[in-house]
Amino acid sequence: MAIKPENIKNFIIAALKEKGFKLTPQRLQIIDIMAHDRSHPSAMTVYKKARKKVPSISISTVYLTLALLKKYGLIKELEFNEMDNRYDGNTTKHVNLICADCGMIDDFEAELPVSTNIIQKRTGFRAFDTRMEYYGYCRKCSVKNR
Amino acid sequence: MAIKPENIKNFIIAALKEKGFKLTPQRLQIIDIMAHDRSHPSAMTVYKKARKKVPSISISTVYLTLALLKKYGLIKELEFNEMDNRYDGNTTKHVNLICADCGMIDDFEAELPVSTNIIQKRTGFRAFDTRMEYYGYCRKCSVKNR
DNA sequence: CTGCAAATAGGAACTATTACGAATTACAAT
DNA sequence: ATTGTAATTCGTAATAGTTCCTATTTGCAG
Repeated sequence: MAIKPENIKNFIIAALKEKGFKLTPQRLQIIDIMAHDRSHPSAMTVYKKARKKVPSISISTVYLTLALLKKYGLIKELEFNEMDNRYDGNTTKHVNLICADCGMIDDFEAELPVSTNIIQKRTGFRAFDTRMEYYGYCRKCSVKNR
Repeated sequence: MAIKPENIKNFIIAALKEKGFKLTPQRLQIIDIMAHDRSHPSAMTVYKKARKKVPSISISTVYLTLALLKKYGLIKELEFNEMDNRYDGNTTKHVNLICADCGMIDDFEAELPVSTNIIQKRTGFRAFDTRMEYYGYCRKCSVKNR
């Protein structure tokens, strides 16, 4: 049911090209990682992975590129401060299940609790992005946190 | 429909007393602010407000106290990194509407998109906390961000 | 092939939050 | 009331993820 990584990748590349951004090796590599890695990696994780293919890449380029993709809604940024921010290539509607012990983040398909239309009608608030998270313990960590 | 500030305040005070924590003037003041302030204030905002009644209070005490209240589920912490973390005295189920322009955070009563029971049955993930946020523009900022 | 605006690399700067240790204090027991 | 003490507070230093800065490099249109 999930979207194929290649489709995500091509979609992001097409979007950047259409907007006139240059397709540098650094960007292409980061896009490739974000399309394939379903683990909601942090900027540092993306950096370490990218360096294997593009050794000269710097952490600032990673942050810049992730910010660019986020700006155009091509990925999602999950902000935290007890742990690093995490980046999500899955922009379809879903709940993120976040393990408070090991930091694992899983997806769970789900509809929004309230439609953005209803909210706009009742409050005037125009939503362009949503974030749904459940914090708890994954199956593995559930045992040691009884 | 909303819970009365005094009830929230008394509930938090009773919870701390029951657990054997000391009711210092600093803590009482922070609890009072969290119970009455529905604007999801940041630690710095709480600090500035608290200083009017307890001038000697330090920012570290504010952080410590907010962390204590969070630990026992008496308030919620909303983590960000583009802006300061925010603290929410409303621990009932609701969606936070966050304005990307002015930083305002509003509440909107809503049920969870999926019950935590269903998630536990299907994935083994045991949730103990949830976070639902819609990002967009509030009525006021909607105009200038057309 | 050429020119140049856009992008990158590397390191410095920023800042919200946490850590630490000495001084103070709430409160139970006297 | 007074006292003892473990909990709490204050102020500052340390931390670290992220952003900023700028000289250099590069994708790509013409």
